[in-house]
Amino acid sequence: MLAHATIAAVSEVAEDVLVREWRALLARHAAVYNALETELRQRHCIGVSEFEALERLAGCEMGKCRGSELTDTVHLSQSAASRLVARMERDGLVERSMCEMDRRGIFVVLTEKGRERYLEAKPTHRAVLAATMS
Amino acid sequence: MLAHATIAAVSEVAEDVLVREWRALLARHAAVYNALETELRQRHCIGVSEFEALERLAGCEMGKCRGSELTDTVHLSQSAASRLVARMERDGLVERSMCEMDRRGIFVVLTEKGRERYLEAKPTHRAVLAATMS
DNA sequence: CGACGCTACATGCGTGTGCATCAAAGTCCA
DNA sequence: TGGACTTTGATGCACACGCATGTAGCGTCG
Repeated sequence: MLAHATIAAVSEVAEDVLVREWRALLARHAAVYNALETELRQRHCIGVSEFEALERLAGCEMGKCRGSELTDTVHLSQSAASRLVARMERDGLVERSMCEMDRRGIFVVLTEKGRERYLEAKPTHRAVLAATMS
Repeated sequence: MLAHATIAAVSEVAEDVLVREWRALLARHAAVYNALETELRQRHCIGVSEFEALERLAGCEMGKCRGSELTDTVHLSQSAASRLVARMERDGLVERSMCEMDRRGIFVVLTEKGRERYLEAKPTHRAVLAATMS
């Protein structure tokens, strides 16, 4: 009986630790994400997901990568990622080009404007991280 | 010159660490959040924010707390929190009652159905945390 | 070859979100 | 007391999201 009670107590403690960790993660995420979103939107007219996409593309050979790779990078559903690319194309930050090897897919290509926007936004991004990831 | 280069290098490294940490935080958040959202929605017809609100209310004296406290708990804007309460009221999980001490405000009160829903959902919530917060 | 299944991407739809704003009530100070 | 400022909560609006689905192209196996 004592053993059972002890095990139950240990489980409850472990559960409590997990819950606390999760709440801390939520709070931290919200703080950094909101600050990033605000600053990036205000200063550079892009959101967190746009920045992530730009950064991924800027790190790619030729500034191009497959749509599905972009979907994996931004933490969004496939449909949301598709619309993200559409918005960025509308704003002239990327272009969609056919992928010859796999005609189902597309290449998302960073434009010159997109690269400039990324380089402008990067210091803001880093500064917000430094300020909020204390 | 060497000192400057060294300082720059150190800064870049520190920046890189921050970026890696932020990406890890984003990935972790997305994984846990999506799993929680899916399971809670599927099994108990509530989302992550609804669960947070229920848990906060369940921990309150009399199962009631001020609207603004709830807004602070769920990581949402004030308007989103207001609509969250409206949805939960529509679903019979909470009720809004006038706050006599401060007639601008409201009390959000957990109903019996709301408390039951919370107790049903809690094991799911803990199980998902245990499974995904590895 | 041809049928089947799988993957990549786009899109209609309902819903949730933040921003801006509003009304009502509390607070503070001249 | 009275007027200015703050705080609380609700709501119109535009927009982004996920789910479900549709279309097209790839791959495989009989």
